[in-house]
Amino acid sequence: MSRARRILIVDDESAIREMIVMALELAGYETLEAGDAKTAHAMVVDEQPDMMLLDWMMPGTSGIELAKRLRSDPTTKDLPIIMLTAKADEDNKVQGLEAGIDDYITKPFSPKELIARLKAVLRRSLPEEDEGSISVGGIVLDPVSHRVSDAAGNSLSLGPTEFKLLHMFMTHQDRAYSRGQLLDMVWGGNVYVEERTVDVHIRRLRKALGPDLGNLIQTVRGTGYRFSTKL
Amino acid sequence: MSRARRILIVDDESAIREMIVMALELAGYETLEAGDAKTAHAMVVDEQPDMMLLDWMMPGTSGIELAKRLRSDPTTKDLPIIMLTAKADEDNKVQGLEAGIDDYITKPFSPKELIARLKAVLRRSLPEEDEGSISVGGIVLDPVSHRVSDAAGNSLSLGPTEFKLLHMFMTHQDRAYSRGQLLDMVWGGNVYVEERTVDVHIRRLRKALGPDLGNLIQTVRGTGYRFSTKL
DNA sequence: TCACGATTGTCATCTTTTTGTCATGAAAGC
DNA sequence: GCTTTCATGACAAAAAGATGACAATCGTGA
Repeated sequence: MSRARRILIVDDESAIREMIVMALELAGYETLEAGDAKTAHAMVVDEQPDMMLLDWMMPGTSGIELAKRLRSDPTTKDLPIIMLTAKADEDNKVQGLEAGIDDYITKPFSPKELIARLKAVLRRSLPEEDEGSISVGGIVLDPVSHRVSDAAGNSLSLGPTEFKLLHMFMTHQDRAYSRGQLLDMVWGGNVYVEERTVDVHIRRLRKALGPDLGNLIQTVRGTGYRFSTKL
Repeated sequence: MSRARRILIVDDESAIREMIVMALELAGYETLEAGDAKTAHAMVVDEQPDMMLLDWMMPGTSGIELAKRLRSDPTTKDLPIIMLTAKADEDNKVQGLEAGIDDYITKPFSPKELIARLKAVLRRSLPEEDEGSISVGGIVLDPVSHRVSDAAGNSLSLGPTEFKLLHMFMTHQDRAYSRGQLLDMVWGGNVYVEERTVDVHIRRLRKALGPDLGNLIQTVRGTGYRFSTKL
């Protein structure tokens, strides 16, 4: 196992922090706490946590403001952030997207949900640490440069979603996933998208890969899809 | 596909229940209804639904109270619960955390959102059969990649039903099953299918396995079929 | 800020598989 | 030699995917 992840919890209400701390430590994470944006910022720099749970509404510098600042600094811009919002608010969501928030959790939330999303976000962001490009069955995907090319070196062009989908597949080979699972893993847990939409993206990905490489993405009837070099 | 999930809807307002029932049945779920906590509790025990949609505010025993009770009983503690709340309330939040609710939906909500969350919760809570691959008498079946191959590694192609049938057989060897039992175990208990249909699928499975491996599936005259390496 | 091309999520439609039933031909039991 | 019980091949309906088209968004650069 890898070392325990350190999570920074930023909320002005200490009661809420306590609650979250308890839940996270129970789940095997290490925690850090900050009651205001300034302290939080300092902690991010000093302690370099693996991710941050950030309350939206805080006295002084708001959560969204802090997020923007962190994003603008190259040193801290890759820190995954999950926002804690009091309610699903469209405007905030838009702002959050602009600030590059990784996920939202609407209060009230259950510890289970929190852990689940946290894991999902960490899973999606950690791969950035292993800079090495992945190469499978004639496809070379480089997470760092965000490029994909075939064995001959020809660069392939795919949209953001297709890239994420392929990346997910290449790091989870020989395993059948349902459309729902793919939505969770690629789209993220808080978006409500039609399951059939997955089909369309699979098609786009296959198309982009070409008739040859496209075969690596296999349809598993009645179940979903699978990425494999076999067969 | 797997059998339909049974959802228990608990709300004191029958109008709301009707609405939810309609939405869920349209989405292919089976529904159960209860108008109060007591009835709901009995239903959970008797009918063993796959998940529960629980209204927060109810006369008598409140939803949150019911949730706590269910959580405290080992028999029912794993039942996924989605809370229906009229609004995000601070006190409720704390209580909800303690009760280990799986998700919340704030009224009013769209059927689409309801279905999406429901699916997500079911997906996360249902025991994913992530067993290792099973290997018997020269057949290798891997539930994870959803593949079947022979001893030489040649992958065999079978349809969803044949896959499930074989999986069932490989995990229950040396035992004769009647057509009715097979229908229950593979097709699911609530579908009306002619018993003779089993014969056809047995034949398809034997055919897919080839003349050699096909012998593992033996006919037990007057009774049904059996999977065995012996004889 | 506006316009234009790229990206996305949905649909409606077209294909391909899979399924459930039959009718009929073999086997087995008596 | 009959009667049951299975095995098979053929089909048509149903289900699950693959595709092409489209409108709504997003992102970017002018």
